[in-house]
Order: sequence, then C-alpha cells, then structure tokens
Amino acid sequence: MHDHNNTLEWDINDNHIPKRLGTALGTGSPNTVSGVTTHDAFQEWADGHSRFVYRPDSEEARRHSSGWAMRNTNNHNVHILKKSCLGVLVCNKHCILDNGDTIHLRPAICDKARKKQQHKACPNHKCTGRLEVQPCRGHCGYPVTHFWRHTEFAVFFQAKGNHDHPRPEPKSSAEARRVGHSYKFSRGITRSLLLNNSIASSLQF
DNA sequence: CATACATGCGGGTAGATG
DNA sequence: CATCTACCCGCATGTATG
Repeated sequence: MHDHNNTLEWDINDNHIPKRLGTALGTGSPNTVSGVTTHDAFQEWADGHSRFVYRPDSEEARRHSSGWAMRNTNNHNVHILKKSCLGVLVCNKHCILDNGDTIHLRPAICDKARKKQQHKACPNHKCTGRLEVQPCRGHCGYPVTHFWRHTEFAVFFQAKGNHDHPRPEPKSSAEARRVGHSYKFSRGITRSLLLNNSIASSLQF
C-alpha cells in the first residue's frame, strides 16, 4: 500500500500540522506547505506505519471508517480521535473451507454485541468449531491504532503497527448478516455471512 | 415505538517511564 | 510526580429494522 504523504514532516501529534492543502489555498497552484502536494484516495485497508491526508469532504474519512474493525478508544485528547483494532473473528478449530479459505468474520464494535458473537457455532457446516476473537497484536504486542485529526482543509490519518491477523469481512456483509437470520447454508457456509467476501465469490448463489 | 448496534465523548484506573 | 498508553464503563446520538 502506497503512502503518498509518507515523506512529510508532519506527525498526528504535532502542535502544528499542515493546514493548507491543494486547491483549498484558492490559488490554483500546487500546495507545497510542509511538502503536502496531494490528497490521498481513501485507504480502506491501511496497514503498517502509514499516514494519509484525505479531503475534508471524503465521506469515508469523515466517518473515520476502515476495513479493519476499529473501536474508539479514549486518549483524553479532544483534537485527535484514536481507535484500536479489535482483530478478527475466527473459528477456534481453524477449519479450512473447500475453496481453501478460512473463517474471518467482522467483530462487532459494540462490546456487548461482540461478546454475543463469541462461542457461536462456526458458520462452516462441516465444522464443529466455535467463533472466537483473534486479538490484534500488531503494535508491539498491542492492537494496531489509528489516529484521526481534522483541520479546516484536510483530514489527517496516521496508523501505528502492522495487523497480524486476516482482514475481517467488510462492513457491508457484516451488516447484511445482522439482518438476515439465514445462518447455516446448504453449502456449509452462511450466505449473507459471506457476501462480498472472497469466500462468497467462490460459491454460487 | 422498541431493539440492536455503530460511533463519539470523556471520567476514571493501572502500569510503564522519565 | 507528570506523562503516556491501554482499557473499562456509561451516556448520548444516529441509523436501521421489526
């Protein structure tokens, strides 16, 4: 994953980070303040120690969203929003699907909802395992963290750590699962559970 | 309207570090 | 003691859904 603004001097914790970006200057000329020359396209799966600068009108950036299951964490700093990774829901038997894929569901952000997810039967019909959370330990043994900071002309993002677990299913399918109570499927896997997933792509609906 | 959940806020605690 | 990080918890709001 490229980090177009990774050569900048700014850090999310700096007292002064670049405030003027791109056309926000109103000059029409490339902005060179602190080396920031472009806005990045939203990175759904940002990983590693990366930094991005998003457009303030980016819906994804405004929602501080991520493909990873990130939960808000209190850093007692009203200027910087911090989130930490919840890891991924996996089968405690680490079963392998016919197509060679594994179970890697999206943990609920809500603590209560996440507790309910655990110990549920593995959605793989051919498996008798249970779901469990594989915690993220990608940042010195602790969960990977994301930091978000808004300025008048940009949304600054910074990540710390490398995820040491599979990507959870994307939000869209996680939401689809909540709705449909169609769990176990004939193929041995939940249909709505795996929509938009690589597993789903190997199954025929 | 009730329920479930995503998301943000912030009080408070605990351990590590300087 | 100050600071930082991780984390627990409740509260509030917004959205989707039955």
